[in-house]
Amino acid sequence: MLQKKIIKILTDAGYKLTRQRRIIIEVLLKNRRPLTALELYNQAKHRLPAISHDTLYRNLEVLSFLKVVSRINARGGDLFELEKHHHHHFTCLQCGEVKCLDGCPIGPGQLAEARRQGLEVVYHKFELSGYCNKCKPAERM
Amino acid sequence: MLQKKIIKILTDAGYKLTRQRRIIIEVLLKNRRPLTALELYNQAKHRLPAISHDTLYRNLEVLSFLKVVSRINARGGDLFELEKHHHHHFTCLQCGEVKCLDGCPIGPGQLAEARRQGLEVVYHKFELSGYCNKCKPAERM
DNA sequence: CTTTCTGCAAATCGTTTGCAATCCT
DNA sequence: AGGATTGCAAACGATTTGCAGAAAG
Repeated sequence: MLQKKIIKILTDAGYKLTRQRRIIIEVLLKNRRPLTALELYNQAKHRLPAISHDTLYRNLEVLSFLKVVSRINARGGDLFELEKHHHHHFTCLQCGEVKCLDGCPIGPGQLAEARRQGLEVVYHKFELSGYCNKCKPAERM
Repeated sequence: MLQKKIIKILTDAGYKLTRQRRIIIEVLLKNRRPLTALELYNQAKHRLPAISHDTLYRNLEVLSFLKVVSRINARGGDLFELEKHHHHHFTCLQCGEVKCLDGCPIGPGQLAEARRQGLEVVYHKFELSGYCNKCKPAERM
């Protein structure tokens, strides 16, 4: 998703385009991987020292609501990233690193049970965990 | 998973069987759906008024570590449930209700991309969201 | 101008910690 | 007995809130 498109989504929804919003979007665009709120904050602060945590959180909320940003619930704080292409993540149980997985292996077959229960699925998240290349040979437990 | 089996796992791992642990396990057994720590606390407190939050959290940690309990990272607090049969969940975006889905539609095909990246997958979570039967006809947004 | 948005500071929520007392085995 | 486990109280980190002033349309 390009910056222009994101800004259009924002303004079309009646939100104003503030300096801090522009910077938050730029930071998200530059980092195409899931980041913690703190990481985003630090990068944004670098560009606009006066920015505050609450502004960041408020805007991540707005951007999540508009489906521009996807929020990944994780232990120790949620992660945020631009909803560019739909994809999923792998978290290493040892070192905690989060890797993006290309593509989405979820098709109608995987949604059959929910449909059977009469549920209307509008979104799904598929999160893998295990051991990354680095941590695979290490001791476990 | 039966109570006996759970207790065996616990003691085999060198943990002691305390009153609070027994009660936490009983509460988990009675509620075969994901609960917040607070819900678990309230139910456990009903049986043992002196039980404390920290004891509950510490034991949920132990039980998660032993894979007896699965912990679901969620907005507003993690959810916990007995790892009975492996399955997944659906969350209604409108009313917040969490429903369990029978079975698991994830097979080797869905793990191919992670494997290709050399990742060793030991666990996965598949979370659906959308609108439940009750909320389907309602206004959205 | 009017409404939305920001920064501040303080509050809140879920969860964790240090410690002395208490409980299992 | 002796380490594991508890309850307490206090600390913690992530996130949210109320509010008055600042900025966008």
